[in-house]
Amino acid sequence: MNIRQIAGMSPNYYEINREERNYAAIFFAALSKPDNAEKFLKYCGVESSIGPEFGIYFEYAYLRDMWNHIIGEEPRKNIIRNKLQINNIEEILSKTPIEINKIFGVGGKASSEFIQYPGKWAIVKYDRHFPDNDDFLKICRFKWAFNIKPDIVIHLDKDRSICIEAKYESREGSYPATNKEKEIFRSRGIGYVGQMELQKYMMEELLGVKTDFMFLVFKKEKSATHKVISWAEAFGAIEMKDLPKFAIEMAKIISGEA
DNA sequence: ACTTGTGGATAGAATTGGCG
DNA sequence: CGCCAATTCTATCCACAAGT
Repeated sequence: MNIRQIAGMSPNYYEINREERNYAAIFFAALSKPDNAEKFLKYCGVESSIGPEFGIYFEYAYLRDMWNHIIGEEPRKNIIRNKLQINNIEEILSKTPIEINKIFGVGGKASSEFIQYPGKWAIVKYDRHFPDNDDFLKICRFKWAFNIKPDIVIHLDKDRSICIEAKYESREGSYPATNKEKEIFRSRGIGYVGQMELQKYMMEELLGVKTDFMFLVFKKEKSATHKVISWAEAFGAIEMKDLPKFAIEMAKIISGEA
């Protein structure tokens, strides 16, 4: 007997699925059908039209992947120099790669060859190097921005996008994450930073993409940075009839119709 | 190519805290 | 006191860099 036989149940997965990313993927698939992106944008009150660089992306990690494509240390230094405006940044960047890596504290061994990915900088290690709270927080926000991945980003063109953060049962996340990091924030008297605030910082300040932010949830709640819409509204605004049954059923379930 | 060490992301359960 | 939201704790999985 397998577990389904023992339990006496064998539902289709769409009937019991409670994976947040799976619902976001269904919405992504639906948005990719003809005219649906336009319909959704209209519902959201976005007036800009779709340009030649249009694209819809799932688990959008542009900043991470662009960093990966950069060749050479000077472009990396220029990014840090211009976007991480802390005291003594010039002095830090004049050092060798391994010294820079040790200041920002990377996990594992510091590379002597190249400046390591800011997303891997370690709070507990660079804490002691930056006593000034403003500098410390700037580095944290910069580092976190490289790690966050909005669920769905619709690029209307290269400089204009819609960022969608989807939630099923969980709520908006915040940073820092670990106990040690939280203790550092507490002892410094700095408040935590919200996931959606970081998305805004990442899209607009770092990437320079003018962005509207949507928070896709079951029950509506307030947000300072994002427009909040329910799953029912989102699926209701687009055409689902061209999608297969499992997708239509999942959309109904999360919209509260099933 | 594989192993090791470090750290990050995330979910769900447990606990804590604010408020009527 | 009970309710609900926020926070903390724990477990799991995964990415990355270095060393062999």
